[in-house]
Amino acid sequence: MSGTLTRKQREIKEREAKILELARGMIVQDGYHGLSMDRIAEALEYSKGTIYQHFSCKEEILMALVNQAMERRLELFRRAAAFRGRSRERMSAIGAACDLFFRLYPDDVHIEHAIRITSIKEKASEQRRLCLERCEASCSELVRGVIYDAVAAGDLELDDDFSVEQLTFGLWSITFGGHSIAASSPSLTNLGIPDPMTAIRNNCNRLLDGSGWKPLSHELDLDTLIGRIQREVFAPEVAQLSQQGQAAAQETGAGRARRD
Amino acid sequence: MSGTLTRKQREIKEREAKILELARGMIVQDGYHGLSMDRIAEALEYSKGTIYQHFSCKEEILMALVNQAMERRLELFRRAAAFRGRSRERMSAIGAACDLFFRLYPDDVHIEHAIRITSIKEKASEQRRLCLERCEASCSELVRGVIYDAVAAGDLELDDDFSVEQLTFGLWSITFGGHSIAASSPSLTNLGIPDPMTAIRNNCNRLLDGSGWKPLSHELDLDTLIGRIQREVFAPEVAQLSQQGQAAAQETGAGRARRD
DNA sequence: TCATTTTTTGACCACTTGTCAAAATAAATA
DNA sequence: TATTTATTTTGACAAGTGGTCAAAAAATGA
Repeated sequence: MSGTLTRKQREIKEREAKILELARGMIVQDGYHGLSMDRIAEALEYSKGTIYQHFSCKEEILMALVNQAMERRLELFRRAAAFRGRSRERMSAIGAACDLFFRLYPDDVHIEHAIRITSIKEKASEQRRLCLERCEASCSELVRGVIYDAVAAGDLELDDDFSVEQLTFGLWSITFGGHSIAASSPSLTNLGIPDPMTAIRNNCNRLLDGSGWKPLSHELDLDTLIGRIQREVFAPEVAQLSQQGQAAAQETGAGRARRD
Repeated sequence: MSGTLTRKQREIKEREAKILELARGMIVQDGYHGLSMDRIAEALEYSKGTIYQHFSCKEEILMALVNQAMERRLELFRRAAAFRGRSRERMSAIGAACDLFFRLYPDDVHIEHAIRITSIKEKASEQRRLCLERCEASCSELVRGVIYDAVAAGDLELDDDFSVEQLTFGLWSITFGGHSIAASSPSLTNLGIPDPMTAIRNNCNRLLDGSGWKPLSHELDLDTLIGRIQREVFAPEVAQLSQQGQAAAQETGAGRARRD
């Protein structure tokens, strides 16, 4: 008996991970309908009953996945908020975290979006629902914290009509809405948005400018700032990303051959 | 034979309307899963085959509904864009149209959002997909038009990094994302957003301010402007809304009794 | 070795979307 | 009007969901 878990318990945990892994793929490939308990059981060579011993319904699986996703996001946000710099630079760091999260875990973003339409939360257990709400609250709490600091430092003034919470909500709306539209409107290029990510970043910065958050974006060298953040806060993630990029380039043959 | 349609053809058209009406209710009540072909057939006392003669699949019904919705929205946008005033005031009119659309047809907004997650577009017919894309393009074209006019009039300057299209996308993201989050996060009040509509409006205005669109929002009396727009452009809709409000108030007993 | 507990199974239920030959109805023609 | 032709409607049927639960299998303890 190694560790605190019995062999059986470890087996069960491993199986649960396998279920989630498989389910993630299914959802990402064919959306919510692609997720089938029957097919999970078949693929894992267990009976359906066993799968239902792990998750009492489809929705529970989705909630488990979204909780994983939000915890990953939260971790990136935490590190971003801890970036040492002026308040607006720290907010840029959170923006960079969003960017990175999307590029590192596109599937997670997909799942975060999927949870919102179908009436999943109602069917899922209280426990999982609360976990999700806590994650959500933590994320927005981090953003709010940075905005509060900006106000405290005198970099930002907000009146009664426009609260810290409203600005938080605005940034959230732009990023969430932007990604959601981009994912579901493939014809965005025709509409003049070839690169939604840049558009989202620009819009966030204009919103912050419009709120009077100093230094304004034209007073900052945003590109070098993002570079610094990537080096100082997200070095491992950026490395991972560039590795993936290289691998993908080699696979598709898009990268230049070495021996020419 | 009255008109250009035979009796049979009129019957069919009426039935189609009934199907859509029923389907709308189902979707709004229980989400995408609430929509059941079996139950439609049962409720309308037709066989399933007859329903399938109108719509070859579930997704076609949803697409038909979303097309209805977007045409209604487009109509409001058209009238808003035709508002006589400075460019920024016209943009406020479109904002008011969004507001009104949401309050008049909350079900339509729900359906507009539902279409985006599940892989519906792929299953629907080319025809309906194109119709949707055209509606979408028309809406964003109207917004773009107002922004172009602003640039032409010298009220707004955009550099190479931030295009007219990006700003359009930004407003779209805020409104779509905001409503989407509000609809799926009932705990928003706990997060400090008791009134998402106002938050969305404020964020849109801050974004426009941040883009430098003159006159800036603090140079305008937005409340009286909105009042004017409601009177001059959307009088019938506002009347309808206040009627509905009164009826609802009487029904719940919230309105004061007449004879006291 | 045998008894008890835990885990796993898969037949089963109620429900879904979607199909299609056959029945019912309407329209056209003699 | 009587008969043939075209159209519309039907509901049994197939294939697939999510979810349940008594019974079988495996693991555990005495």
